Amino acid sequence: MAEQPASVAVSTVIFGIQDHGGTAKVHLPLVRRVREPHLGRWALPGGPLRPDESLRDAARRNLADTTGLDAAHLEQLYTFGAVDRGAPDRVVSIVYWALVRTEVAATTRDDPNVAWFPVDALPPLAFDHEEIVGWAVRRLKNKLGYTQISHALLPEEFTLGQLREVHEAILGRRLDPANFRRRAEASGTLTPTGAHQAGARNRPPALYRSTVREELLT
Amino acid sequence: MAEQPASVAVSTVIFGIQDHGGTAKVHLPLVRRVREPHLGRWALPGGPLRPDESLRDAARRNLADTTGLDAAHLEQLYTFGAVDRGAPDRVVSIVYWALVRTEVAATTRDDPNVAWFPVDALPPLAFDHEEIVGWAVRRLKNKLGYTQISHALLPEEFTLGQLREVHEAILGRRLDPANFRRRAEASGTLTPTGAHQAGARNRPPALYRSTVREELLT
DNA sequence: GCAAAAGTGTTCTACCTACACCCATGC
DNA sequence: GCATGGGTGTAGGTAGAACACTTTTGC
Repeated sequence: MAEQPASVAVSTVIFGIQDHGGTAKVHLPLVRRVREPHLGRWALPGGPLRPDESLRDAARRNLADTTGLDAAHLEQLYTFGAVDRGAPDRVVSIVYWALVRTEVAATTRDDPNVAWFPVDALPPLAFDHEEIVGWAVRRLKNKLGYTQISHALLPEEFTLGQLREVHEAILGRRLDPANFRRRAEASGTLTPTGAHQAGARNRPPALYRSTVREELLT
Repeated sequence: MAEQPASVAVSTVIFGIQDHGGTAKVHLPLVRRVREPHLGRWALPGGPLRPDESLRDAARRNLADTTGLDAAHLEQLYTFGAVDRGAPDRVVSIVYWALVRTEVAATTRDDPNVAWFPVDALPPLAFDHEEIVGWAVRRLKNKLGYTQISHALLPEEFTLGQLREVHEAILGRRLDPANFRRRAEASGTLTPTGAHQAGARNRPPALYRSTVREELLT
């Protein structure tokens, strides 16, 4: 291994749905920096690439390390490598983005230096991480339109209302429930479990299970 | 700069249209390796990232270095960083893809270690470059559907017939000329120059100029 | 005239949008 | 009963696919 002009890091933008005053909102976990530069600022989970791990494994690792979570979807986003990205040495960051299920997101382990923020109200971030989050959000919105990626943000079983709420949270606008239902059913990726979710003061909605295979979400 | 577990390289998949037995075909330039490993094999143009250049500049540079060409479109493709990619040391490759205009592609400078090949008849490639070309081709096909990226493969002025040939070459199937014309015109990114291309033994087609701005092709 | 590609018109279908309306539950 | 979301039906608009047909050139 020779002396290099740049070091390699892997960071991950993690999305999860959380309740925020009665409505579902897209959130992401950030890590407070405990070292210079940008000490005390919030940053994306990440760190140097290890010699024996693939890029994807590195992303999964810093996801697990910082949040204790497992990803329902994990995919490379983009590589950021401008000459000056705010660190003293040159760093090339391969950024991944991940989706975690709400049931899982609720189990994040307690760490004062890790916190979830709504994407539309982030604190100032370290380095160029605001730009990176912007890319990730755009990608998420796009992919929502031509894949069933949204299923990865929900528990194993969910109602079409919940699925629609996820879409509304990501797109930032209300969707017609009737049309949304038809599109979802027509995708052929949902199986009704037969069960219904009781408890609410309305007609109990049917529960569905996703049959999308992760490999087909490219 | 510290000792690193991986070195950083930038490679570029360059696409151009060339005539191949009367019909337009997608071609790409390869470089014959003059060093081990994979000595003598064909490979994508690429090389180590320099400390003072951005990733994009590196891609543009190895495009110019190997072919003398200028890109009409240049965009990051993907980053390949598996632990063993066929080189003795670990290399993380940030791969770009580029489109060059046919008029420009014709001026490639003479170098016995550089040659253009049709994408559907490539020689065996070094490292994991076959997989990389596969990614690039898929991206090209996809982007054809929702952007005006194909304009970047043609000269400044072109006929709708030529544009259609480019699409047919990329998609590998014939397209209905009538429907293609309507779609192209409806895109609002073509201005007729007023001139027509004479010489063929048919009705002389109108010449168009693209008004797409490179920034909008994301 | 004939071949060949340019260019126009028409029809069919699929899908999306908007919106009216009924259904089943908790209170 | 009434409010609330679940779920169905239906009509209009738009875009693409298929294909018939006219136009303009070179030979």
